[in-house]
Amino acid sequence: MPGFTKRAIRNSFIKLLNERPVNQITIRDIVEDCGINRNSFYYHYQDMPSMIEEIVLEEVNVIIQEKPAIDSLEECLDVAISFALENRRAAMHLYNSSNRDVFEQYLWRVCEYAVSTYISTAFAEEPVPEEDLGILIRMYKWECFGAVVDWMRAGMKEDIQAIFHRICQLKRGMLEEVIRRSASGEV
Amino acid sequence: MPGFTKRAIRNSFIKLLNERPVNQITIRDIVEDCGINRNSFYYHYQDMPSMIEEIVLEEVNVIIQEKPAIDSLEECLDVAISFALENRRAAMHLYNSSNRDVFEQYLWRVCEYAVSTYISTAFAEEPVPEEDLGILIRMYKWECFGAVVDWMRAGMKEDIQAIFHRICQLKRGMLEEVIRRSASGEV
DNA sequence: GGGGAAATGTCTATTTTTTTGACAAATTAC
DNA sequence: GTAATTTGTCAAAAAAATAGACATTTCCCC
Repeated sequence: MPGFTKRAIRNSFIKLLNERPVNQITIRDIVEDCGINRNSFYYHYQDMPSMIEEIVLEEVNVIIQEKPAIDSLEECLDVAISFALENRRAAMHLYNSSNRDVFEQYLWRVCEYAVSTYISTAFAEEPVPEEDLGILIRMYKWECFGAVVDWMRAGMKEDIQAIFHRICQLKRGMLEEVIRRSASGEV
Repeated sequence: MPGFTKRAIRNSFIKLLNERPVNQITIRDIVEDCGINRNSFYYHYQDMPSMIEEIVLEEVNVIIQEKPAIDSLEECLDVAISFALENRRAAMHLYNSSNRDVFEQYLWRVCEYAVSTYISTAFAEEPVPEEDLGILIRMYKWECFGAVVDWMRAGMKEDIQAIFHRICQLKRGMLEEVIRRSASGEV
């Protein structure tokens, strides 16, 4: 069962990605960094691009497993951005490369998961119509995703946590409005 | 070349040793913690006791590789105690078990290495007679070793760093005395 | 733009490592 | 004192890692 070697490759890659851009990292570099045979790389991954895709998208599962429940709006955004926050440089190097699409794919999935999980549990007790729930989820997903993309585009210089906090305050007001309206039977 | 599985066993053991005493850790616990087959344990280690011995004494080599040169008295003591400081609970659990001898064996080797390295480089330029050097090394080894053992026996509650600092101050005075005497030709 | 070095992708064969499942003996718990 | 757990050992099979070679591509430098 041990995927130790594969994990070592993963760690080495992320480590190197924190040091320099993707196009300056060779398979040799990775293999030498974790002290394995070059062929062992090809045993686990097809090539560099598919390794990147697998590693990045795998992150979604890791995050989901670690966060089976999401209790607050803040957590939604925190979850969406956790990888980027932990590996700032790596995220930046990924985003500013030909792998941007993979990164956004990852981000999108995390946002989707986080928002759906949060909304469906948060409104489990509330008498909110199905259609409104769907609309809420769609809105949230885009807002989460967009907030992070904006932040990446701006070079991750802004205080993303502060922005999150403000977003959450605004959203809370909206939520209460939704509940209030559905409770009073308005359409 | 990857010793990933063996390393995983090592990490799991130290992790568990930080949680509870040795006699409450089974091979099963270790194997399950790092998600490998039980037989893989026996592939790498004979049994629990010899695993402990190997892991603990291996630490000496790790320390030596990380510290090829030792530049100060403080460093001697720091090196001697580095493992215990990083894994306080584990060290305590080891010391208060039937594996105390292994722990002391480890400690002794580290002290021996640290002191010898330090003394031989520190006095490379000084005109100190060979015999004095040998005596100094022997004295230091015991003082290093003893300081740590005393600390362990007292439950690691004292501020070991402060004690080290004081020891180093005292020793520095002695060193100057040795150099002064040998320089003036006294016996 | 050409030549050389380095990196890639692919292969086959071999070795090492890990797993599976089973067993008797020892230990622990109740 | 017996039942359950853990231990140590084994042989066979599967999986993972290494070695070495090769053609191809990419990259760099002149």
